[in-house]
Amino acid sequence: MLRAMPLTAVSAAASPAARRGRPPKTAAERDEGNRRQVLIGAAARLFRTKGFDGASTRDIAAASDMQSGSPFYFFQSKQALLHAVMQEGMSRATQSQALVLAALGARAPARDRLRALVRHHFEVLLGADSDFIPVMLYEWRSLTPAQRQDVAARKDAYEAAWMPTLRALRRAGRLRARPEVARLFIFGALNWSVQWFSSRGALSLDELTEQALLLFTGDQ
Amino acid sequence: MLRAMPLTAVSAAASPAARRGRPPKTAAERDEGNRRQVLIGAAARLFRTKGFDGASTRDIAAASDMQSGSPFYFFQSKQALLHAVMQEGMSRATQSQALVLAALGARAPARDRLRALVRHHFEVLLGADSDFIPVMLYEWRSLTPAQRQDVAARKDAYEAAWMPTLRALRRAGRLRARPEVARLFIFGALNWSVQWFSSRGALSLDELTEQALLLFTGDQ
DNA sequence: CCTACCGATCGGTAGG
DNA sequence: CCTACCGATCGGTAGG
Repeated sequence: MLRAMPLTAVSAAASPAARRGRPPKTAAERDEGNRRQVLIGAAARLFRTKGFDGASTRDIAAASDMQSGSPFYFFQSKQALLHAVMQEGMSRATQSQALVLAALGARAPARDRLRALVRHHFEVLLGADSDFIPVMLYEWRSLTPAQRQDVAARKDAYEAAWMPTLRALRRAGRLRARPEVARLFIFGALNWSVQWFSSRGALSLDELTEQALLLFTGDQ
Repeated sequence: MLRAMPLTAVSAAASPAARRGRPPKTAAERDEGNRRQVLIGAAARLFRTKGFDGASTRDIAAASDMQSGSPFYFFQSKQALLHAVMQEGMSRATQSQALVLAALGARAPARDRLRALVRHHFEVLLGADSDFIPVMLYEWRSLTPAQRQDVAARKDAYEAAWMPTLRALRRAGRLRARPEVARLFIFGALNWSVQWFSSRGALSLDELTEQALLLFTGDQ
Protein backbone atom coordinates (compact mmCIF):
# COMPACT_ATOMS: atom_id res chain seq x y z
CA MET A 1 0.00 0.00 0.00
CA LEU A 2 1.14 3.46 -0.84
CA ARG A 3 1.19 6.29 1.65
CA ALA A 4 -0.12 9.51 0.18
CA MET A 5 2.30 12.39 0.15
CA PRO A 6 0.89 15.60 1.64
CA LEU A 7 0.69 18.34 -0.94
CA THR A 8 2.55 21.13 0.78
CA ALA A 9 2.54 24.68 -0.48
CA VAL A 10 5.56 25.45 -2.57
CA SER A 11 4.66 28.67 -4.27
CA ALA A 12 6.13 31.34 -2.01
CA ALA A 13 8.24 32.10 -5.07
CA ALA A 14 5.15 33.53 -6.74
CA SER A 15 4.79 36.41 -4.25
CA PRO A 16 5.67 39.90 -5.46
CA ALA A 17 8.62 40.29 -3.09
CA ALA A 18 10.19 37.00 -4.10
CA ARG A 19 9.70 37.82 -7.75
CA ARG A 20 11.81 40.91 -7.22
CA GLY A 21 14.60 38.59 -6.14
CA ARG A 22 14.97 39.39 -2.46
CA PRO A 23 13.66 37.44 0.52
CA PRO A 24 10.49 38.70 2.22
CA LYS A 25 11.49 40.93 5.12
CA THR A 26 8.88 43.12 6.71
CA ALA A 27 5.75 41.89 8.43
CA ALA A 28 3.70 43.76 5.84
CA GLU A 29 5.34 41.86 3.02
CA ARG A 30 4.89 38.51 4.69
CA ASP A 31 1.29 39.32 5.39
CA GLU A 32 0.74 40.39 1.82
CA GLY A 33 1.90 36.99 0.68
CA ASN A 34 -0.41 35.35 3.19
CA ARG A 35 -3.41 37.33 2.06
CA ARG A 36 -2.65 36.36 -1.50
CA GLN A 37 -2.52 32.70 -0.55
CA VAL A 38 -5.78 33.04 1.36
CA LEU A 39 -7.43 34.43 -1.75
CA ILE A 40 -6.05 31.64 -3.91
CA GLY A 41 -7.32 29.00 -1.51
CA ALA A 42 -10.76 30.54 -1.21
CA ALA A 43 -10.96 30.94 -4.98
CA ALA A 44 -9.96 27.31 -5.51
CA ARG A 45 -12.70 26.15 -3.17
CA LEU A 46 -15.38 28.37 -4.69
CA PHE A 47 -14.38 27.86 -8.32
CA ARG A 48 -14.58 24.14 -7.74
CA THR A 49 -17.91 24.26 -5.96
CA LYS A 50 -19.73 26.82 -8.07
CA GLY A 51 -17.66 27.13 -11.22
CA PHE A 52 -15.75 30.17 -12.43
CA ASP A 53 -18.84 32.10 -13.49
CA GLY A 54 -20.91 30.95 -10.54
CA ALA A 55 -18.43 32.21 -7.97
CA SER A 56 -18.31 36.00 -7.84
CA THR A 57 -15.28 37.97 -6.78
CA ARG A 58 -17.49 39.19 -3.94
CA ASP A 59 -17.97 35.58 -2.77
CA ILE A 60 -14.22 35.03 -2.83
CA ALA A 61 -13.54 38.30 -1.01
CA ALA A 62 -16.06 37.43 1.71
CA ALA A 63 -14.58 33.96 2.15
CA SER A 64 -11.19 35.65 2.57
CA ASP A 65 -12.51 38.22 5.07
CA MET A 66 -12.10 41.10 2.69
CA GLN A 67 -14.30 43.73 1.16
CA SER A 68 -15.65 43.30 -2.33
CA GLY A 69 -13.04 45.35 -4.17
CA SER A 70 -10.00 44.03 -2.34
CA PRO A 71 -9.17 40.98 -4.46
CA PHE A 72 -8.27 43.44 -7.21
CA TYR A 73 -5.49 44.84 -5.05
CA PHE A 74 -3.81 41.42 -5.36
CA PHE A 75 -4.91 40.30 -8.81
CA GLN A 76 -5.41 42.31 -11.97
CA SER A 77 -8.56 40.44 -12.89
CA LYS A 78 -10.76 37.54 -11.92
CA GLN A 79 -9.08 35.54 -14.68
CA ALA A 80 -5.66 36.27 -13.21
CA LEU A 81 -6.90 34.80 -9.93
CA LEU A 82 -8.15 31.72 -11.74
CA HIS A 83 -4.80 31.40 -13.44
CA ALA A 84 -3.01 31.66 -10.08
CA VAL A 85 -5.17 28.85 -8.70
CA MET A 86 -4.16 26.61 -11.58
CA GLN A 87 -0.49 27.53 -11.40
CA GLU A 88 -0.46 26.81 -7.69
CA GLY A 89 -2.18 23.47 -8.26
CA MET A 90 0.14 22.38 -11.05
CA SER A 91 3.19 23.47 -9.12
CA ARG A 92 2.23 21.43 -6.07
CA ALA A 93 1.13 18.40 -8.06
CA THR A 94 4.24 18.29 -10.23
CA GLN A 95 6.52 18.60 -7.22
CA SER A 96 4.79 15.93 -5.16
CA GLN A 97 4.66 13.63 -8.18
CA ALA A 98 8.39 14.00 -8.65
CA LEU A 99 8.90 13.15 -4.97
CA VAL A 100 6.79 10.01 -5.34
CA LEU A 101 8.82 8.85 -8.32
CA ALA A 102 12.11 9.69 -6.65
CA ALA A 103 11.12 7.77 -3.53
CA LEU A 104 10.49 4.69 -5.65
CA GLY A 105 13.85 4.82 -7.35
CA ALA A 106 14.69 4.44 -11.00
CA ARG A 107 14.91 0.64 -10.89
CA ALA A 108 11.41 0.05 -9.56
CA PRO A 109 9.26 -2.21 -11.77
CA ALA A 110 7.06 -0.36 -14.22
CA ARG A 111 3.85 -1.64 -12.66
CA ASP A 112 4.95 -0.28 -9.26
CA ARG A 113 5.66 3.07 -10.86
CA LEU A 114 2.25 3.10 -12.53
CA ARG A 115 0.56 2.19 -9.25
CA ALA A 116 2.36 5.04 -7.50
CA LEU A 117 1.49 7.52 -10.24
CA VAL A 118 -2.18 6.53 -10.24
CA ARG A 119 -2.39 6.59 -6.45
CA HIS A 120 -0.76 10.02 -6.32
CA HIS A 121 -3.03 11.36 -9.02
CA PHE A 122 -6.11 10.21 -7.08
CA GLU A 123 -4.73 12.03 -4.07
CA VAL A 124 -4.35 15.18 -6.17
CA LEU A 125 -7.89 14.86 -7.50
CA LEU A 126 -9.78 13.59 -4.47
CA GLY A 127 -7.63 13.89 -1.37
CA ALA A 128 -7.38 16.64 1.21
CA ASP A 129 -6.91 20.14 -0.20
CA SER A 130 -7.76 18.88 -3.67
CA ASP A 131 -9.58 21.84 -5.17
CA PHE A 132 -6.80 23.15 -7.39
CA ILE A 133 -6.42 20.47 -10.05
CA PRO A 134 -10.16 19.88 -10.53
CA VAL A 135 -10.47 23.62 -11.12
CA MET A 136 -7.73 23.37 -13.72
CA LEU A 137 -9.36 20.40 -15.40
CA TYR A 138 -12.86 21.80 -15.56
CA GLU A 139 -12.48 25.60 -15.74
CA TRP A 140 -9.65 26.13 -18.20
CA ARG A 141 -12.08 27.45 -20.78
CA SER A 142 -12.40 30.64 -18.74
CA LEU A 143 -8.72 31.52 -19.15
CA THR A 144 -7.35 33.90 -21.74
CA PRO A 145 -5.61 32.18 -24.65
CA ALA A 146 -2.18 33.07 -23.28
CA GLN A 147 -3.02 31.72 -19.83
CA ARG A 148 -4.46 28.62 -21.41
CA GLN A 149 -1.18 27.97 -23.22
CA ASP A 150 0.75 28.34 -20.01
CA VAL A 151 -1.49 25.92 -18.14
CA ALA A 152 -1.42 23.45 -21.01
CA ALA A 153 2.38 23.44 -20.93
CA ARG A 154 2.41 22.72 -17.19
CA LYS A 155 -0.11 19.94 -17.65
CA ASP A 156 1.93 18.45 -20.48
CA ALA A 157 4.99 18.36 -18.23
CA TYR A 158 3.04 16.60 -15.49
CA GLU A 159 1.68 14.00 -17.87
CA ALA A 160 4.97 13.51 -19.68
CA ALA A 161 6.38 11.95 -16.51
CA TRP A 162 4.05 9.00 -17.11
CA MET A 163 5.34 8.16 -20.55
CA PRO A 164 8.49 6.17 -19.69
CA THR A 165 6.37 3.97 -17.44
CA LEU A 166 3.67 3.48 -20.04
CA ARG A 167 6.24 2.67 -22.70
CA ALA A 168 7.93 0.14 -20.43
CA LEU A 169 4.60 -1.55 -19.75
CA ARG A 170 3.86 -1.64 -23.43
CA ARG A 171 7.23 -3.24 -24.15
CA ALA A 172 6.53 -5.82 -21.44
CA GLY A 173 3.18 -6.63 -23.03
CA ARG A 174 1.23 -5.47 -20.00
CA LEU A 175 -0.29 -2.53 -21.84
CA ARG A 176 -1.78 -3.26 -25.22
CA ALA A 177 -2.86 0.17 -26.45
CA ARG A 178 -0.44 2.70 -27.92
CA PRO A 179 1.15 4.58 -25.02
CA GLU A 180 0.18 8.07 -26.21
CA VAL A 181 -3.46 7.10 -26.62
CA ALA A 182 -3.39 5.07 -23.43
CA ARG A 183 -2.21 8.18 -21.61
CA LEU A 184 -5.22 10.15 -22.86
CA PHE A 185 -7.69 7.41 -21.93
CA ILE A 186 -6.10 6.76 -18.54
CA PHE A 187 -6.11 10.42 -17.54
CA GLY A 188 -9.70 10.61 -18.71
CA ALA A 189 -10.70 7.67 -16.56
CA LEU A 190 -8.96 9.10 -13.51
CA ASN A 191 -9.95 12.74 -14.01
CA TRP A 192 -13.59 11.80 -14.44
CA SER A 193 -13.62 10.39 -10.90
CA VAL A 194 -13.98 13.99 -9.74
CA GLN A 195 -17.53 13.76 -11.07
CA TRP A 196 -18.64 10.68 -9.17
CA PHE A 197 -16.28 9.92 -6.30
CA SER A 198 -17.59 10.47 -2.80
CA SER A 199 -15.28 10.23 0.17
CA ARG A 200 -18.25 8.85 2.10
CA GLY A 201 -18.76 6.16 -0.53
CA ALA A 202 -17.71 2.55 -0.46
CA LEU A 203 -14.35 2.92 -2.17
CA SER A 204 -11.09 4.17 -0.72
CA LEU A 205 -8.39 5.75 -2.87
CA ASP A 206 -6.35 2.57 -2.49
CA GLU A 207 -9.20 0.46 -3.76
CA LEU A 208 -9.75 2.86 -6.61
CA THR A 209 -6.09 2.51 -7.54
CA GLU A 210 -6.32 -1.26 -7.44
CA GLN A 211 -9.35 -1.32 -9.73
CA ALA A 212 -7.76 1.11 -12.16
CA LEU A 213 -4.65 -1.05 -12.47
CA LEU A 214 -6.81 -4.14 -12.98
CA LEU A 215 -8.65 -2.38 -15.78
CA PHE A 216 -5.62 -0.98 -17.57
CA THR A 217 -3.01 -3.71 -17.16
CA GLY A 218 -5.02 -6.75 -16.14
CA ASP A 219 -3.25 -7.10 -12.80
CA GLN A 220 -2.43 -5.06 -9.76
CA MET B 1 -15.90 -2.17 -38.77
CA LEU B 2 -19.04 -0.63 -37.46
CA ARG B 3 -21.18 1.81 -39.38
CA ALA B 4 -22.33 4.70 -37.23
CA MET B 5 -26.05 5.10 -36.88
CA PRO B 6 -27.33 8.61 -37.67
CA LEU B 7 -28.82 10.23 -34.60
CA THR B 8 -32.19 11.27 -35.88
CA ALA B 9 -34.47 13.62 -33.99
CA VAL B 10 -37.09 11.77 -32.02
CA SER B 11 -38.56 14.39 -29.74
CA ALA B 12 -41.57 15.66 -31.64
CA ALA B 13 -43.49 14.22 -28.68
CA ALA B 14 -42.10 17.04 -26.54
CA SER B 15 -43.93 19.79 -28.48
CA PRO B 16 -46.82 21.54 -26.74
CA ALA B 17 -49.41 20.24 -29.16
CA ALA B 18 -48.29 16.64 -28.81
CA ARG B 19 -48.23 16.99 -25.06
CA ARG B 20 -51.89 17.90 -25.22
CA GLY B 21 -52.48 14.53 -26.82
CA ARG B 22 -53.55 15.46 -30.33
CA PRO B 23 -51.46 15.40 -33.48
CA PRO B 24 -50.05 18.72 -34.76
CA LYS B 25 -52.46 20.12 -37.35
CA THR B 26 -52.12 23.75 -38.31
CA ALA B 27 -49.08 25.30 -39.97
CA ALA B 28 -48.67 27.52 -36.94
CA GLU B 29 -48.40 24.54 -34.66
CA ARG B 30 -45.92 22.75 -36.86
CA ASP B 31 -43.88 25.89 -37.11
CA GLU B 32 -43.94 26.33 -33.37
CA GLY B 33 -42.38 22.92 -32.97
CA ASN B 34 -39.78 23.79 -35.56
CA ARG B 35 -38.84 27.03 -33.87
CA ARG B 36 -38.48 25.17 -30.62
CA GLN B 37 -36.15 22.66 -32.23
CA VAL B 38 -34.14 25.46 -33.81
CA LEU B 39 -33.66 27.01 -30.38
CA ILE B 40 -32.61 23.70 -28.86
CA GLY B 41 -30.07 23.13 -31.61
CA ALA B 42 -28.62 26.62 -31.38
CA ALA B 43 -28.47 26.36 -27.60
CA ALA B 44 -26.68 23.01 -27.81
CA ARG B 45 -24.07 24.48 -30.11
CA LEU B 46 -23.52 27.61 -28.03
CA PHE B 47 -23.63 25.91 -24.64
CA ARG B 48 -20.98 23.51 -25.86
CA THR B 49 -18.79 26.20 -27.36
CA LYS B 50 -19.05 28.87 -24.68
CA GLY B 51 -20.54 27.10 -21.68
CA PHE B 52 -23.92 27.73 -20.08
CA ASP B 53 -22.91 31.01 -18.46
CA GLY B 54 -20.84 32.14 -21.41
CA ALA B 55 -23.69 31.81 -23.88
CA SER B 56 -26.37 34.43 -23.34
CA THR B 57 -30.00 33.96 -24.24
CA ARG B 58 -29.43 36.85 -26.64
CA ASP B 59 -26.71 34.83 -28.41
CA ILE B 60 -29.06 31.88 -28.72
CA ALA B 61 -31.91 34.05 -29.95
CA ALA B 62 -29.69 35.65 -32.60
CA ALA B 63 -28.43 32.26 -33.77
CA SER B 64 -32.08 31.22 -34.12
CA ASP B 65 -33.06 34.40 -36.02
CA MET B 66 -35.16 35.72 -33.17
CA GLN B 67 -35.25 38.81 -31.02
CA SER B 68 -33.70 38.80 -27.59
CA GLY B 69 -36.84 38.12 -25.59
CA SER B 70 -38.30 35.44 -27.85
CA PRO B 71 -36.68 32.34 -26.39
CA PHE B 72 -38.80 32.96 -23.30
CA TYR B 73 -41.92 32.44 -25.36
CA PHE B 74 -40.81 28.82 -25.83
CA PHE B 75 -38.98 28.16 -22.57
CA GLN B 76 -39.76 29.34 -19.08
CA SER B 77 -36.13 30.01 -18.28
CA LYS B 78 -32.62 29.63 -19.60
CA GLN B 79 -32.27 26.56 -17.38
CA ALA B 80 -35.36 25.01 -18.94
CA LEU B 81 -33.70 25.43 -22.33
CA LEU B 82 -30.55 23.76 -21.03
CA HIS B 83 -32.67 20.93 -19.67
CA ALA B 84 -34.37 20.52 -23.03
CA VAL B 85 -31.00 20.24 -24.75
CA MET B 86 -29.99 17.45 -22.40
CA GLN B 87 -33.30 15.63 -22.68
CA GLU B 88 -33.09 15.77 -26.45
CA GLY B 89 -29.52 14.48 -26.36
CA MET B 90 -30.27 11.61 -24.00
CA SER B 91 -33.37 10.66 -25.91
CA ARG B 92 -31.50 10.43 -29.20
CA ALA B 93 -28.49 8.66 -27.72
CA THR B 94 -30.53 6.08 -25.84
CA GLN B 95 -32.61 5.28 -28.90
CA SER B 96 -29.67 4.94 -31.26
CA GLN B 97 -27.78 2.85 -28.72
CA ALA B 98 -30.73 0.48 -28.45
CA LEU B 99 -30.79 0.19 -32.24
CA VAL B 100 -27.10 -0.65 -32.30
CA LEU B 101 -27.55 -3.41 -29.73
CA ALA B 102 -30.64 -4.75 -31.44
CA ALA B 103 -28.84 -4.90 -34.79
CA LEU B 104 -26.13 -7.03 -33.21
CA GLY B 105 -28.55 -9.55 -31.77
CA ALA B 106 -28.64 -11.03 -28.30
CA ARG B 107 -26.22 -13.87 -29.13
CA ALA B 108 -23.36 -11.65 -30.26
CA PRO B 109 -20.10 -12.19 -28.37
CA ALA B 110 -19.57 -9.81 -25.45
CA ARG B 111 -16.49 -8.25 -26.99
CA ASP B 112 -18.44 -7.44 -30.16
CA ARG B 113 -21.13 -5.82 -28.04
CA LEU B 114 -18.54 -3.78 -26.16
CA ARG B 115 -16.93 -2.67 -29.40
CA ALA B 116 -20.31 -1.58 -30.75
CA LEU B 117 -21.17 0.29 -27.55
CA VAL B 118 -17.82 2.09 -27.48
CA ARG B 119 -18.00 2.96 -31.17
CA HIS B 120 -21.53 4.29 -30.79
CA HIS B 121 -20.58 6.33 -27.75
CA PHE B 122 -17.70 7.96 -29.63
CA GLU B 123 -20.16 8.85 -32.35
CA VAL B 124 -22.44 10.45 -29.77
CA LEU B 125 -19.54 12.40 -28.26
CA LEU B 126 -17.53 13.33 -31.32
CA GLY B 127 -19.53 12.64 -34.47
CA ALA B 128 -21.77 14.88 -36.51
CA ASP B 129 -24.40 16.79 -34.54
CA SER B 130 -22.66 15.87 -31.29
CA ASP B 131 -23.25 18.94 -29.16
CA PHE B 132 -26.00 17.56 -26.94
CA ILE B 133 -24.26 14.93 -24.84
CA PRO B 134 -21.11 16.97 -24.21
CA VAL B 135 -23.38 19.72 -22.93
CA MET B 136 -25.02 17.20 -20.63
CA LEU B 137 -21.69 15.91 -19.40
CA TYR B 138 -20.09 19.26 -18.74
CA GLU B 139 -22.94 21.67 -17.90
CA TRP B 140 -25.21 19.65 -15.60
CA ARG B 141 -24.14 21.77 -12.64
CA SER B 142 -26.22 24.63 -14.05
CA LEU B 143 -29.47 22.66 -13.76
CA THR B 144 -31.92 22.95 -10.89
CA PRO B 145 -31.80 20.00 -8.46
CA ALA B 146 -35.02 18.54 -9.90
CA GLN B 147 -33.71 18.81 -13.47
CA ARG B 148 -30.45 17.28 -12.37
CA GLN B 149 -32.25 14.27 -10.96
CA ASP B 150 -34.14 13.78 -14.19
CA VAL B 151 -30.99 13.95 -16.29
CA ALA B 152 -29.15 11.62 -13.92
CA ALA B 153 -31.91 9.04 -14.28
CA ARG B 154 -31.71 9.19 -18.08
CA LYS B 155 -27.94 8.87 -17.95
CA ASP B 156 -28.22 5.90 -15.60
CA ALA B 157 -30.54 4.16 -18.03
CA TYR B 158 -28.12 4.74 -20.89
CA GLU B 159 -25.18 3.40 -18.93
CA ALA B 160 -27.12 0.48 -17.48
CA ALA B 161 -27.31 -1.03 -20.95
CA TRP B 162 -23.57 -1.64 -20.74
CA MET B 163 -23.68 -3.73 -17.60
CA PRO B 164 -24.68 -7.14 -19.04
CA THR B 165 -21.80 -6.86 -21.49
CA LEU B 166 -19.31 -5.82 -18.82
CA ARG B 167 -20.45 -8.65 -16.55
CA ALA B 168 -20.12 -11.17 -19.34
CA LEU B 169 -16.58 -9.97 -20.07
CA ARG B 170 -15.71 -10.19 -16.43
CA ARG B 171 -17.04 -13.76 -16.26
CA ALA B 172 -14.98 -14.63 -19.31
CA GLY B 173 -11.87 -13.20 -17.66
CA ARG B 174 -11.44 -10.49 -20.28
CA LEU B 175 -12.21 -7.68 -17.84
CA ARG B 176 -10.37 -7.81 -14.54
CA ALA B 177 -11.85 -4.85 -12.65
CA ARG B 178 -15.23 -5.00 -10.94
CA PRO B 179 -17.86 -4.21 -13.57
CA GLU B 180 -19.45 -1.29 -11.68
CA VAL B 181 -16.11 0.43 -11.19
CA ALA B 182 -15.00 -0.49 -14.69
CA ARG B 183 -18.12 1.24 -16.00
CA LEU B 184 -17.18 4.45 -14.22
CA PHE B 185 -13.59 4.38 -15.45
CA ILE B 186 -14.54 3.45 -19.01
CA PHE B 187 -17.09 6.22 -19.34
CA GLY B 188 -14.54 8.60 -17.88
CA ALA B 189 -11.96 7.58 -20.45
CA LEU B 190 -14.42 7.95 -23.32
CA ASN B 191 -16.15 11.12 -22.10
CA TRP B 192 -12.82 12.86 -21.59
CA SER B 193 -12.10 12.52 -25.31
CA VAL B 194 -14.36 15.52 -25.76
CA GLN B 195 -11.54 17.55 -24.24
CA TRP B 196 -8.76 16.46 -26.59
CA PHE B 197 -10.17 14.83 -29.71
CA SER B 198 -9.85 16.74 -32.95
CA SER B 199 -11.59 15.55 -36.06
CA ARG B 200 -8.63 16.93 -38.00
CA GLY B 201 -6.23 14.90 -35.89
CA ALA B 202 -4.53 11.63 -36.67
CA LEU B 203 -7.11 9.29 -35.15
CA SER B 204 -10.43 8.21 -36.60
CA LEU B 205 -13.31 7.11 -34.40
CA ASP B 206 -12.65 3.53 -35.49
CA GLU B 207 -9.03 3.74 -34.41
CA LEU B 208 -10.09 5.31 -31.15
CA THR B 209 -12.43 2.40 -30.56
CA GLU B 210 -9.71 -0.10 -31.31
CA GLN B 211 -7.30 1.50 -28.87
CA ALA B 212 -9.94 1.71 -26.16
CA LEU B 213 -10.70 -2.00 -26.46
CA LEU B 214 -7.01 -2.80 -26.37
CA LEU B 215 -6.66 -0.82 -23.17
CA PHE B 216 -9.70 -2.21 -21.39
CA THR B 217 -9.76 -5.83 -22.46
CA GLY B 218 -6.29 -6.44 -23.85
CA ASP B 219 -7.58 -7.28 -27.32
CA GLN B 220 -9.82 -5.88 -29.99
C1' DC C 1 -6.52 47.18 1.88
C1' DC C 2 -11.62 49.89 2.36
C1' DT C 3 -15.31 53.08 0.51
C1' DA C 4 -18.14 54.34 -2.83
C1' DC C 5 -19.22 53.92 -7.19
C1' DC C 6 -19.66 53.14 -12.48
C1' DG C 7 -20.92 50.84 -16.75
C1' DA C 8 -22.19 46.88 -18.91
C1' DT C 9 -24.54 42.67 -19.34
C1' DC C 10 -28.01 39.68 -18.55
C1' DG C 11 -32.26 36.93 -17.48
C1' DG C 12 -36.70 37.80 -17.64
C1' DT C 13 -41.40 40.28 -18.38
C1' DA C 14 -45.62 43.21 -19.82
C1' DG C 15 -48.26 44.20 -23.36
C1' DG C 16 -49.47 43.67 -27.70
C1' DC D 1 -43.28 35.98 -31.66
C1' DC D 2 -41.50 41.54 -31.26
C1' DT D 3 -40.85 46.00 -28.61
C1' DA D 4 -39.38 48.18 -24.90
C1' DC D 5 -37.98 47.83 -20.63
C1' DC D 6 -36.77 46.61 -15.57
C1' DG D 7 -33.99 45.06 -11.69
C1' DA D 8 -30.18 42.74 -10.20
C1' DT D 9 -25.59 41.30 -10.40
C1' DC D 10 -21.08 41.70 -11.46
C1' DG D 11 -16.17 42.86 -12.69
C1' DG D 12 -13.53 46.47 -12.03
C1' DT D 13 -11.74 51.30 -10.51
C1' DA D 14 -10.56 55.98 -8.27
C1' DG D 15 -9.07 57.84 -4.41
C1' DG D 16 -7.54 57.49 -0.16
